[in-house]
Amino acid sequence: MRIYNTLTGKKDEFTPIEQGKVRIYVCGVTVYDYCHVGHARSAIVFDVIRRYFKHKGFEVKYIRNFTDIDDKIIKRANEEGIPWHEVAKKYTEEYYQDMDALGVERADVEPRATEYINEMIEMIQGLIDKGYAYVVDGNVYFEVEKFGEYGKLSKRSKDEMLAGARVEVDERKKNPLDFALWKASKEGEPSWPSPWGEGRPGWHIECSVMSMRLLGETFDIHGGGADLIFPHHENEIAQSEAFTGKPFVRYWIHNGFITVSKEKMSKSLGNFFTIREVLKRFDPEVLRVFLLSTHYRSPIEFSYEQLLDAEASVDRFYTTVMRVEQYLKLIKEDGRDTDEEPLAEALEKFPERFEEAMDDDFNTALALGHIFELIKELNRYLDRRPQGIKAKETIEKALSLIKKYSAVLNIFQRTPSEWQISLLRTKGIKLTPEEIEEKIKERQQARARKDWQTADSIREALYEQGIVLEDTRHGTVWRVKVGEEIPV
RNA sequence: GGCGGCGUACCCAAGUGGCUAAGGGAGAGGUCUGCAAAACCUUUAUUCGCCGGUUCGAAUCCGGCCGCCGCCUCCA
Repeated sequence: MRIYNTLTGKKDEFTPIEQGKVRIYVCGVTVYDYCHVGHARSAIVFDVIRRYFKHKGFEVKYIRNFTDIDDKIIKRANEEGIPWHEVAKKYTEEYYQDMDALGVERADVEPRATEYINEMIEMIQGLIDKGYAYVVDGNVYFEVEKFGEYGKLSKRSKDEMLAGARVEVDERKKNPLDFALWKASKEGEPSWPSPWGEGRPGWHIECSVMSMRLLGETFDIHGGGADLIFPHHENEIAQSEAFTGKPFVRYWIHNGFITVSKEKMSKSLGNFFTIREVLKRFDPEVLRVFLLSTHYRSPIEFSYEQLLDAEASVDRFYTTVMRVEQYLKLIKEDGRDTDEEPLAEALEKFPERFEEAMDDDFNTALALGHIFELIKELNRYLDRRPQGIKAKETIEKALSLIKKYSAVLNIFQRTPSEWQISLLRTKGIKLTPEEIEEKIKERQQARARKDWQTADSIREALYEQGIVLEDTRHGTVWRVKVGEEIPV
C-alpha cells in the first residue's frame, strides 16, 4: 500500500509499526454547530480508509476525538444563553445523527477533550520542566524557537512565517509563533484548576494527549482536513516530540476541501451546506458516492447538479440489481449453459483491480470506476439471456462480489426497494408503493385487453408524479425518476 | 510576499513515460418494445490550459507563460 504522506510530500509505502496492526487518530469536530458537507467529507474519507485497512486484514484501532471545550463553544453558549456543556452535548448528538445517516461508523474510542484535562496539565508541566514552555500571567505558551524542526510538516521555515506578518500580536508571547498550551480563564468562563491558575487547555494539546494516551507515543496514522496542517498538526508535532523525544506520527493524511463556486466551503464565508440540509433532498448514499467519486486529496466542487449526477449513478446500480432479481426468478437451471466467458473474466480480475486502486493512496474514484465496469459487464451478460445452473451462479457471484467490495466504501448495501422508498421521500413524492402497485394492476388490465390508450395514460400520469414504469418480460416494475429535479 | 496545489470531452472524473486516454452524467443514432423504460451497441478529446525543451516515445519529466484555488488567523 502506498499512502501520500504530508510529512514527506510523497507517496510512501505503508509499513505499520506493529505487524498486522494499524493505529489511526483523526481530528474530529468542535461541537458548537451543525456539521456541513466539508465535515462529511473528512469523516467519510477516513471511514473508508479504516474500512479498507480492515478489509486488508489489519487489526485497526481508530480514534476520533470531540473538541468539547473551546472559544467557539463558549461564544455559542453565551449567544444561546445555555451552559457551554449543553452546547457540546447538543451538537455531539447532532453530529451522531448526521454521521449515522451517512454510514460513518463510530470510532473505537471517541475521547472528549474535557475527559483529559489532568493528563493535559501533566504534559504541559512536563514541557515547562523540559524548558519548552513558559508561563505568563496564568497562560502557558510553547516556545517554538526551542523546537528545531518546527515547520517540517507544513514545509515552511520560522522566518518565512514571521515574514508572513499575519500572526496575531500578543505582547505576552516571546515570539509571535508561540502558541497557547493553557489559557487563563476570564471571569465567568469555564475553567479548571491548574498549577498556573484557573484556565482551560489550548486547542492543540488535546490531540497530542489523547492520541498518545490511546495509541502510544509513536503511532501510524494521523489524519484530518488539509486546513489542519498548519498550525494545528504542526503544533501537535512540536509539543509531542518535544515532550517524548520520539517521532510522533509516521504517516500524516489530509483530505482536500469542498468548494462552492471554487471557494472553500467554510463557516466564515457562509457558503456552506449542512449535511441535514443536503439529506433532505438526497439519499445519504448519493452524498457518499459523490464524495468518493473524487480522489480524497483533490478539491470537490459542491453543487446540486453534481449530486443529481451521483444520484443517477447510484440508481444505475440498484436498477441493475432489480433487473438481476427479476431475471433470476425465471432463469431455467436445467437450461443449456450459456458461455459466460467475458463476465467470468471480469469477475476474475475485479478484486485485484479494486485493491490495486485502493492500494494506491486510496483511489476510491478508480475503485468506483471498476465497480461500474463490472456492472456494465453484468448487464451485457444479462442481455444475452443466459440459461443454466452455471449462468445462474455466475450472475449471483457477480452481484455478491460487487456488494462485497462496495462494502469497503459502505455503498450499495441495500435492496432496490429500500433505495426506491428512500427516493420517494427525497423527491417529495406523495405516492406510496401500494398506491403505485394499484395503478400498475389497473394498467395491466388495460394492457391485457390491448387498451393502449388507457395503459399509456396511467403510465403518463405516474410519470408526471416522478414514477417511471418498466414493462419487463417478468412483469411491470416501477422506479423513481432520477437525475433531474422533480417539478413541484 | 512565502509555501503548496490545480487546469483531461458538453458536465463530473481516473490516468503521472509507451497496450484502443477508465468510469458516471448529458446529447445523437440504432437494437429491443404495442409504444415506452431499462439494458446493450455506435457516436461526442488524433487529444489532455498555452509555448518551448528532454526522449525513439509525454497528458504524464523539465523550463517559461496564462488562469484558478488553498494555507500562512478559527476552520474538516
